[in-house]
Amino acid sequence: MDVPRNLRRLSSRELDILAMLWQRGPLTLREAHEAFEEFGDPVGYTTIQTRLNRLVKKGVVRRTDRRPAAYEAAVAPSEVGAQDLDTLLDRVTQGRLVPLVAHFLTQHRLSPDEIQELKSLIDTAETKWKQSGHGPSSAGPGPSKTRSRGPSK
Amino acid sequence: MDVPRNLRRLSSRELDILAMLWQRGPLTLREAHEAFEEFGDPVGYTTIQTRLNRLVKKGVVRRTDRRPAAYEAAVAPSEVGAQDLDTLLDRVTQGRLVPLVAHFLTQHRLSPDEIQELKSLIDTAETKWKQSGHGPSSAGPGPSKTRSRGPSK
DNA sequence: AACGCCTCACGACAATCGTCATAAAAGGAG
DNA sequence: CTCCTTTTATGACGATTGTCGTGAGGCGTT
Repeated sequence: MDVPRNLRRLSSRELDILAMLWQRGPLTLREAHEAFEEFGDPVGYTTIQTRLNRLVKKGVVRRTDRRPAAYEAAVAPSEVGAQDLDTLLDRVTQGRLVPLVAHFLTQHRLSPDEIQELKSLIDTAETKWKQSGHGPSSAGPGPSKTRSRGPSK
Repeated sequence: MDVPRNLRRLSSRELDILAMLWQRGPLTLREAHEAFEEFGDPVGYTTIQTRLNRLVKKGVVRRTDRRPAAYEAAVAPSEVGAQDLDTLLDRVTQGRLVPLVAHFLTQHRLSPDEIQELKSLIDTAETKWKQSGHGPSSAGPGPSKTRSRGPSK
């Protein structure tokens, strides 16, 4: 992977485009422009072009040589998103997961499938915890600081 | 709350400051400058001043009249953060919670307390689901689209 | 070759961001 | 009141964002 080690900051609008590429896969400029109509605020053709170009310049999107060039995401959501998510989590909930989940649940509904997955995810985490040599101290006092220090940058 | 209805976009650096105010509470400019030393990348005094001022102008931070004026967050983390979090969730995981939690767990560890809270949160969600007149369709095919359309803007 | 129609490269532009330096204003020590 | 320190207000300046308009470059038709 020759993706920029520390990927530069992506702006909100640029992220909109990238998100679309993640979902729709490779698109030509024209396709991207049309697809974006029903994906974000419609915007001029060349505007999409510029955003796409800047994204390419930043190395997070790749462009083919084919004539009607196709643009394709060069980084996975987890590479960009995870980092941003961490940053935001850090800043907003001081790195704690619970408040986020709680918030999420006030706005969305989980499908039975998701509930299942979540449960098993948690069970796994719990098991791991016990294994790694800790006695299950029922009620620890401190509100569990998972904070990692430093607003990422 | 007379907070700007649709709060303007806050930049990353501005958010750093706001995050600090959420944690440390009201601070004078000087205090903020010092506190920021161990909170983010140290930066010039007037830089903090400018960030703080712009934050005030945007209405997300309030400044007292007292002589050494104190700056204080005027919006709750949930007001700013939740929205950003939603946007990011939407873009990166297509609005699904599970991938986020999974990712989180690869990097952090949950305390027993958190595990408990999480479990009860999920149980509640599960209960709610059943109540609202749905028969638990064990294995739905579609990967639960919770998407809300439109990258928030 | 000549003519159009796409596709793409450039460059323009205002707004915002990120960092500061400096000047003006307020307070307090003598 | 006068001088020194702390607090504020302004203004600068380059970089980035967000949106486009134009104009050059290819290519399929006639």
